[in-house]
Amino acid sequence: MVLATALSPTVPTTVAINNNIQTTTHHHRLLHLLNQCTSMSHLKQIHAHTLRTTSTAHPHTLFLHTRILHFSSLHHLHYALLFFHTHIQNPNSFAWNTIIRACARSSHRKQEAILLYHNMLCEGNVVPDKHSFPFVLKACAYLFAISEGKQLHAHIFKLGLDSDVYINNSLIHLYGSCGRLEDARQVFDEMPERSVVSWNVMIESLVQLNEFDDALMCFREMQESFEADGFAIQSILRACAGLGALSLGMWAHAYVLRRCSPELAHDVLVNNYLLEMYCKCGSLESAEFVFERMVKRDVTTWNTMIHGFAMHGRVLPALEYLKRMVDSGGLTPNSITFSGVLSACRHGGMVSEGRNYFNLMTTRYGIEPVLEHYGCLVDLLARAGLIVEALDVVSNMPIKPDGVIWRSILDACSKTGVGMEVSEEMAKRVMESEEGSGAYVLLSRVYAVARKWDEVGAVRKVMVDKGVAKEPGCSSIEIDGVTHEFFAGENEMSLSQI
DNA sequence: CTAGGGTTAG
Repeated sequence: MVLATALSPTVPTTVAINNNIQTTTHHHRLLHLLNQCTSMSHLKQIHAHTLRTTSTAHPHTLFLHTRILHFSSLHHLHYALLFFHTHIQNPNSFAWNTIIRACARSSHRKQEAILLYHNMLCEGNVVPDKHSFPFVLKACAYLFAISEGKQLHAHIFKLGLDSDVYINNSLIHLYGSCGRLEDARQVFDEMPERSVVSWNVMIESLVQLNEFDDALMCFREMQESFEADGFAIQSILRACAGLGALSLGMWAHAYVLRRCSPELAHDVLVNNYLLEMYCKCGSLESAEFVFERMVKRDVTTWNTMIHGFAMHGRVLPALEYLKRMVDSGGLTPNSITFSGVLSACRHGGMVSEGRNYFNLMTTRYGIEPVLEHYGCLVDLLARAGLIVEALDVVSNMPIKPDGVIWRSILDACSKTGVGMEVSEEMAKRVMESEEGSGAYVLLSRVYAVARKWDEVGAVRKVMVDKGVAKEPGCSSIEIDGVTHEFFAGENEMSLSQI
């Protein structure tokens, strides 16, 4: 609104300032320079020149400043923020939106977008407009700032912007990424007008929260009014991967090849999702087929294949992919690559290879092992009966071991009959050192493995007395409206009704 | 000036 006034022809076009520059022409010249500006140093020159030769009273100056703000935010956000705070005296909503957008798009200053929105309200003379909200909501979605998001939603109602498609799409995205499916759904259901983005965000939200069936239902409904695009296809492929829905996945694949643009069919991201879908659905041949025809591959492409083959026990092909990846050059294996490689070794019981790859990862590639890597290595060693070496790894690792690691050692102990005393001792030590219920579960497991049922009972009693009955290591299932619990550490399957 | 991919590990 303010911007429209500033640019309207009723504004005098020949206001002269003391150095006799015809200012409107001057503003246009500066604007032209700005549009061609590519470097930060050039931008700083224009900035200095603008401050020297333009009057802040001139209605075009704010527009010019906002352009500087925009261009500098693309190169140097800190500079842009400084510029905003020191040189823009009375920002209009356009100027506010520009700086808020810059922060919302940056990787490290998202929270500043929300703060700036707050400042805009506090200044009191500017009202946020329909452009403001998508930016701030995006920042909220990233930060899981649901409480701020709710307040923004209230502001949106108050300002009568609740039928705007862009804003509603942003709201669905916010609620979806914060796990508030009911809220996302409500916005989606009640919005008066939907674009293809509305459907895509709703479907993506459902997929993210593992509501795969609902996602597919939503997708079918969408097709009554819109053509599926690349975004929708990606969500659908992930839903298929989650459900193991091979035939629908194949349909999506055919759709990509037949109905979408050639660029999309060659898109790395889309193809990576295709690989994942085929791998998760157990069709490794189709994954290979897609993989071999990909014109461009990234690290994720290779990782997906390595994991896919490892997951299905196809150990040698998985390791072969690593070799090909390294040989083809250009791409460096990362942490996830090695988690797949180690998991392949574990599946194949390849102890020395596993050790070698673990060393290769740390020494050659400088990758800091995380719990998953240690977990694979420990499990690999323990399964091979190398309990002492496995324990050695655990005691030397810089990360606190979790229940999964302990359990893999205990599993190995119970299967091989080795190291029973060690594990009992170890479980006791863990129990002494930490106050969680996990240690009790662990200890009762050790006793159960050792068939020392009296001790199992004693530990259970301590747990009940201390009120740690709701321990992890227990899963539940609802059958005919009745909840059943399965306790870890019991060899025979038992069903205890609660 | 506005909305949607942070894809891969268990």
